[in-house]
Amino acid sequence: MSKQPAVLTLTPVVAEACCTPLTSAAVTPAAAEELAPAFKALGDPVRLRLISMIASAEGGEACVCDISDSIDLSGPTISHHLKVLREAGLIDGERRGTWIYYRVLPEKVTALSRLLNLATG
Amino acid sequence: MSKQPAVLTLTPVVAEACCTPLTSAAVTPAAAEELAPAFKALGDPVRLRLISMIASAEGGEACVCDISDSIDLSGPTISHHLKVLREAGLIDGERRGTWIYYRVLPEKVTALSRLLNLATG
DNA sequence: AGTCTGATTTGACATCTGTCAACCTAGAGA
DNA sequence: TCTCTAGGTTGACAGATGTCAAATCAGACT
Repeated sequence: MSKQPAVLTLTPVVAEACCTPLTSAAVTPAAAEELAPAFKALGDPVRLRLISMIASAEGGEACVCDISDSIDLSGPTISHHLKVLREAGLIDGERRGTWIYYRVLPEKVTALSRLLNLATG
Repeated sequence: MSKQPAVLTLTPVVAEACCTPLTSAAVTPAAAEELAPAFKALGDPVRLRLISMIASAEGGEACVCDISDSIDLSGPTISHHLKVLREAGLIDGERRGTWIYYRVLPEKVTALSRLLNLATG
């Protein structure tokens, strides 16, 4: 698709193009490809609650057993959502004895936050 | 699901549960339901580039014609992604003459950013 | 060994999503 | 009016996603 509303049709200078060239791509395609999955992982109400519960839990970590108690979904479903968050680099899990504890990985979260602040100016 | 790692077996009080009750739900189910769609909208590389281009454009707004030039996708597809961002409350479009200009709605973006900062502590 | 419990994996299903071709709508201009 | 262009809408399709039941895995305890 072109712009330039027929520059030079009969009139010499038909004024400006419709907008700026957008050359200053703040987010490169590569960066978008890397960060979008993390936003996508947060794009589910259940996962948003999960990461919130983990972050706000005492000691910054929570075990699956209590998460399961607080969310009315089947075990496999919760496990699936935790996996999505894990593969997005947002949380990490560690087994200690009988239970598995999850905690938030702040690096990825702050990376997302920085990108949002960039969009607000 | 119960906890109680059998600390002090044979003793009457079986000591602590496996973790904290998670009563301090930082993000309510209702809030999660409201904000998740916005994260979901950002969870696509194309849309991440779109909102970045709009935010970084001169004057904080960009018309579709230049966006189309910068992204190698069909017109309908770009229109679809802009609609998703619009319905998520992240951007807004306004027609001025021939072209339609989009700009970022900072309220929603900052709301997301606040939630992320909450997760990092 | 055997068993019990916490958590993940697998398989299946309905629903949702990204993409494009074809068509439609809204202004601008002659 | 008629035409041209910028965008959006519709319809269709392959692929991804959320959910659960059933099976499996990993420790702890006997």
